[in-house]
Amino acid sequence: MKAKASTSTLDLETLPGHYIRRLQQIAVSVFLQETEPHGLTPVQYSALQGIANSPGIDQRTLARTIGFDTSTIASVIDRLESRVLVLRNASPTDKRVRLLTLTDEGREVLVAVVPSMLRAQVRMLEPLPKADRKEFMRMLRVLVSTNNDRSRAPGGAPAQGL
Amino acid sequence: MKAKASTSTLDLETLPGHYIRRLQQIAVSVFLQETEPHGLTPVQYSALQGIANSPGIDQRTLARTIGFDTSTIASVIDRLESRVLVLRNASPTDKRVRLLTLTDEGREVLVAVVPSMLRAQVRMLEPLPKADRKEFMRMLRVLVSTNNDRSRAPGGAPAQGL
DNA sequence: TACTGATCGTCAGTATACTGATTGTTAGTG
DNA sequence: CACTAACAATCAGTATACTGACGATCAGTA
Repeated sequence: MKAKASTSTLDLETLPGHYIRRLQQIAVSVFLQETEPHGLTPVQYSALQGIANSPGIDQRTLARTIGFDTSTIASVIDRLESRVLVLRNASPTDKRVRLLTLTDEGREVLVAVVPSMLRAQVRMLEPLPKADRKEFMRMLRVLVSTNNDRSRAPGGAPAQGL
Repeated sequence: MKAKASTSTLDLETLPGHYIRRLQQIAVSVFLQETEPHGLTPVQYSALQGIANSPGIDQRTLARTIGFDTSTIASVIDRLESRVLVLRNASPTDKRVRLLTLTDEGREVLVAVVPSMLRAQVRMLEPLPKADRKEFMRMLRVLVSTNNDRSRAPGGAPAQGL
């Protein structure tokens, strides 16, 4: 048979995956543009905010909370630690665990970056009319929460309402 | 002043960027699950399909067509070339340019992977009711096309209607 | 023809993400 | 107490993505 391999032309523009990838590229780019003076990536911001929301959180719980892979978060924390934004202390009760807290500088950077971060969030959805933005977010939430466990980093039950 | 650094708790669940990143993670994961026997990543599939749509395309045009960074596409093509799915030939008229075509095997892999790729696309949007899926795709298109030039890999004017 | 500017591909460096394996530690069981 | 399960963190390897720089080449022009 050999499938004749007719290799039909297939328009990538019809594929959700293509657009999702492009939108992620754009979202990161907009974030970096807006927050540029602070030198934080989206992922680093998420980590800082997650630690601020739950001081003393361990890496694993943080990873689950913000949807990171546990094998990725180590290097993210490494970079934040080397900039002295985050402290990584051994837990007194469990030698396996390392507890994360923000330094004073970490708190300052976080407070300073939030306004530009929020501007970036607005810009990402700006091309949509206002009513559509809510709808889009609602659908995003449905898609992510339903498929949560399909990626290696399931954004599981957060620590306390985060 | 010192901004008091009150580090307010800020729920990541309200941020579009957070959900976009999670959805991209999920989309990749679903794609890899469905197409697993073929050993292609989403990006590699896009490249194959792009070449199939415009045989003899050069790397730069391909990159623009499918929204890759030109500095990324080289390694993607490298991998496809080492699997003998793609040929990279010097252009006879311009020594700078390298023209891309599929091998027979590349065409076969592409034809073979398409059904599972399409299943993955369906699964990505499956949590939404049918009517919403169209709406979601429409909004995605608006967001991406409007912000197209905001990422380094603007999905510019494609070769021929791709 | 010699020069200039643009273009194509590539590379080095950095940052996410994932798979799968490993080390060290803890908790539960016989 | 010894043994085993599970768990936290890390690591090696691979694949996208981006920044900024580079060499080779081409096109237009003086």
